[in-house]
Amino acid sequence: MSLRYGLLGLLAEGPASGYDLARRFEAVLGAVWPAQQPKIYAELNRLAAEGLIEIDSEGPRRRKAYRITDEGLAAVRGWLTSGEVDHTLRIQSVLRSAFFWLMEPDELRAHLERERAHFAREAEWYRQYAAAKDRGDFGDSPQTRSLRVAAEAGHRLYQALADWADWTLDTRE
Amino acid sequence: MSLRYGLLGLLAEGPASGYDLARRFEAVLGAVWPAQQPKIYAELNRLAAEGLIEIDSEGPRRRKAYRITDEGLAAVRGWLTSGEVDHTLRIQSVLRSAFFWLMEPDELRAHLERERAHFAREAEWYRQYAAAKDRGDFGDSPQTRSLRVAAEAGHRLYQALADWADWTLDTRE
DNA sequence: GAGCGCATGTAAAGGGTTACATGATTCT
DNA sequence: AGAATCATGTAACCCTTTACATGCGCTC
Repeated sequence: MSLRYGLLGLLAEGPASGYDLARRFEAVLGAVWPAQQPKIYAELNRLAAEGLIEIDSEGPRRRKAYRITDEGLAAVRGWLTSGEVDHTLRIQSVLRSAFFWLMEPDELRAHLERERAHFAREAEWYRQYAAAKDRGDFGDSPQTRSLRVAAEAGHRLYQALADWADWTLDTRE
Repeated sequence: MSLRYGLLGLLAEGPASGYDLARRFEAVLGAVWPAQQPKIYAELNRLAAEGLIEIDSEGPRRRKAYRITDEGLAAVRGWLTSGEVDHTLRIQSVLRSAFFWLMEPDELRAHLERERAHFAREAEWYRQYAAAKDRGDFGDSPQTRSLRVAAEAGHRLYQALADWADWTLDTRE
């Protein structure tokens, strides 16, 4: 159900096509909420059928840009305020860690080093993004301020995971 | 595919029934990898059909305890070492944050305070678990040492999320 | 006119959740 | 005797991913 509101939320910033939304989802939210194109197109059709969005304009190559309706805006707002937050996490790296005892020490060290490098790279990406925002590179709209908050989460989460990998390497001396 | 290896990993510690595994999954890994009973029973049947596990004993109330086979052990090990790590995250709380600009300031503050409290509670749970392990409450097997590592991840992740909520509250003065 | 990127989808399969069903055993 | 807990599952649904199909428009 979250993709639905993610799309409505992005459309609240202004009209966009499925293709636009797919790329923005990937770029901005891909790390915390993956969304494939087929799912997006299907969901847009459902949202249009329910009147939460409507066609704003049609362009070349069958392009359809959607606009959010008042009903749609009310729906996202309702989700944000009254909706239950789903706190489910699903992190394969952590699941794996419960079974580290099955790995050879050498393989484990190599694995942890790859993991640390990956998480550090992601953390750095979000740090850069946050720094660019703080420099004013993206202007200062309410929307970009919210993305700054999301980027802070990305930075902190990946940094925590990188530090965790490091800590784990250290504790196996 | 991860549930499969999670079950094999737990069975590598010793025989257990579906019911046992469901509770252990919930207790130990529930926060980083949720698993419902129906899925577990279905997967166990599939694993048994493929010869990765076999029935160890049958008990009262149709209870079937499974034992991992050599093939099964090789399968988990293969997954741990040669398997690709899926780094997908899916965190609704962070997704929501991209749309904070759609919320009323009062509602947002209330929301963030609930979130912070929730994350802090989880972080504390993992901190306690880690402390108990470090005191030696769970002995010192390789298995419990790995769980200690997983708990450290839980602690760090939830702490990062709690700090993030706090930071967000602060930055909106 | 060849190739790339834009743009929208369909089909099929996989993975996961929820609700419900069923019965046995133990506890009070 | 009644309630709680143990124990396993089925059915239906929902969500997500992967692979594939199709065609338009722009650029070299």
